[in-house]
Amino acid sequence: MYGSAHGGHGRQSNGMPRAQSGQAHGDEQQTFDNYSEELDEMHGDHVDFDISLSNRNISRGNPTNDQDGIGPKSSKKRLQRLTFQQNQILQGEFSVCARPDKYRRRELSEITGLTEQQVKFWFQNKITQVKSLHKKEENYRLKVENVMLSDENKKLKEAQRNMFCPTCDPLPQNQLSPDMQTLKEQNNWLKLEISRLQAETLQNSGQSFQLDSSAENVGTRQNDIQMIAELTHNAMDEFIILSNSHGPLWLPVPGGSFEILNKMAYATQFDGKNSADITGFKTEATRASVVVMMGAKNIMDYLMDSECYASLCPGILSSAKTIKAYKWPTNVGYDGAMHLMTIETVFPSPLVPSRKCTFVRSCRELENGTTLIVDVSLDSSDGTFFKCRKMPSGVLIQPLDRNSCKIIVIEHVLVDDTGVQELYQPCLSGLMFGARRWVTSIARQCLRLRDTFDVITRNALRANSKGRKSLMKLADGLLVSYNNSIAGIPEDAWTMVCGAGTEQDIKIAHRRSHDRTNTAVVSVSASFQLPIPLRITFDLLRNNTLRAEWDVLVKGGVVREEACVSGSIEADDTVSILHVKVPNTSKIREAIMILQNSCYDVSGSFIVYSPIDTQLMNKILSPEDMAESKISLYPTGFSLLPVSESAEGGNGIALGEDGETLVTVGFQILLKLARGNDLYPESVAATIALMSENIATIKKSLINNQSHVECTR
DNA sequence: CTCATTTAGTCTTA
DNA sequence: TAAGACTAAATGAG
Repeated sequence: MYGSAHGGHGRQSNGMPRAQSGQAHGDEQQTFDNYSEELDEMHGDHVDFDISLSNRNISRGNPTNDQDGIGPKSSKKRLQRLTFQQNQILQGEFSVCARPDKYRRRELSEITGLTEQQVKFWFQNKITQVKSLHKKEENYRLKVENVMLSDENKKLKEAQRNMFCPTCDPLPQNQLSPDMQTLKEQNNWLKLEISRLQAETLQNSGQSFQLDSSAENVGTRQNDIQMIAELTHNAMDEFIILSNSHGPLWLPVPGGSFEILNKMAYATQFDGKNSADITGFKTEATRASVVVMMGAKNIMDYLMDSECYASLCPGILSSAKTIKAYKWPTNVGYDGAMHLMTIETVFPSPLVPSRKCTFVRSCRELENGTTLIVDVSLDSSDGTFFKCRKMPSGVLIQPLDRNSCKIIVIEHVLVDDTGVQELYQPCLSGLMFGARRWVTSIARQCLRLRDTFDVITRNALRANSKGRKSLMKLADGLLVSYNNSIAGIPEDAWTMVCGAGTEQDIKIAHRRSHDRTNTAVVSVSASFQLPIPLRITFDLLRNNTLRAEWDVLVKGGVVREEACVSGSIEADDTVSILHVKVPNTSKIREAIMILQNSCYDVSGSFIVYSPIDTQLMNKILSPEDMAESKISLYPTGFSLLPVSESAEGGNGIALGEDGETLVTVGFQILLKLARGNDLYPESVAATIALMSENIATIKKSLINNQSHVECTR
């Protein structure tokens, strides 16, 4: 790739191109525009670029050490910063091979114009750098694990203390605690039953609650509120039991880092409550937990405000609204708050319909500082008003220290998922809309909101924290917009053109463009299964070298990562800016940048991106532009779900490391509108062709390169 | 040669 | 502007 740039001379060997340092610094402040110029130069005369490079640098002059090529025993240690190109080339080699031999190093020194020694140093330093990054990451991981364990330890100790008094109760060792546990749970359940019965009598005695309570007198409203309070109270109790239970109520999913409700155990324990017998409804119940580096109060604020709530989970929620607040939070805290909310959850696949759900969200603070946020759908008199009902679900927030806490999410819903493609059925049992997905989303946003990322800037991209924030916002907006255009399409906004909902079917929907007349924004999406594990698929799609093979935006060009903002070094969760340079195209400076937001998790991974032109990007990153103009992007992306290899395999949830992947591709284009609100049939046909072609290319490219990435990783 | 450790110039940030 | 992070470059042990 880069090797071809080198002509045939490289005799300069030692010392000669030492001249670059001063210039490299001067450039640090440059914008992307400047960089593209630099690149132009580089590719422009690719025959002798190394000469031109050194010439250029020399001609710009370097006052300090032009002439003392080799023997700098001078007082100051010369420290030559490598130029961007040099770094690029070395970096490129490093990704292929971390330890090039002598001969390869010589080649590299010729290509880059660096000394062989410098090349050697570079690789040496790079290796140690990578090592220390890994160490750092491991440290962080251990720290979190430590926090979790000590927390659990504390809890167990407490439980032990409460369970029996060793002086008056010299009981045989292990016999006791499980008994106590069950007794306790039974006790709880009885309490719960009492309040349920109370609620029932209340309900029977009077009015049943109506969602659109348009004209009710004060008395009714009082009763309603009382009834809702009862309901949420019960839900709280159930939630507490479910979240605390280490017993048989939850079955861990091996490697999936979440648990599935044991329906049998649940039925026995909550016998009266189990309303899963509503025909046509399926139960989905999962639990997952995580430690996040954010204060409990802060998280509460996000969860209790519907707008913030939506922004906390941009990949799941397409909308969240508070319809009504029965009880406002006091200024002391959220304890006792009670809101009627409605949300729509989506998974970005054309084959998965979105879910709308209405429920009461209430909040309670326990004595030990733990906060509960519990959601439960109201019983409707006629049984079904939505396809999705929340059984007692919610979030438990347990503060660990000033700015970290442990959260446990339980998502327990009854859902009517008729009409969901068979392909997805296995994923429905807790992945696509399960607790694990909520948890990762919350953790991710917490990390991002704290603005303590490792910002790996491959060049002198200057984005201060304000710019970074707006970048993050934009990246999340991208995800939301992607999700909404592909799933959760409100029928009134989009017109479906085709897509009956079968595998390999391409779905097309369109809506009128806001900014342009006679133009439609067309959303095209399709899903297919790929015989590659989730983890590898994800890595392949993010591989910048491979990208030229399948991405229309790149098409034979070179992709370079300008900046990468991520929560961890391993970068499973990143927002990055890519720069595309297409060599030898017309002189028009195609300064395309790609903003990309990606995240890996077993419960669903995504890679969403959109081209942005350079000027706009600079505007976003420069904070003085307070206009905060709403930028409309048309995102392209992939959403990935794991599929277990053996479909029959019992519970068969794949864990990402093996098995296969369900890929959904989606993109948006602008098309001319025909008369009225329709698209031209030709353009529809062309779009379908384009999509099928795309899919074929992607499949081919990924499958061909599968092994390659597997061994380099 | 590799690896850990040190040195010192440069950049970032508060 | 000083502390701390980064990163070329150097050195010495095994």
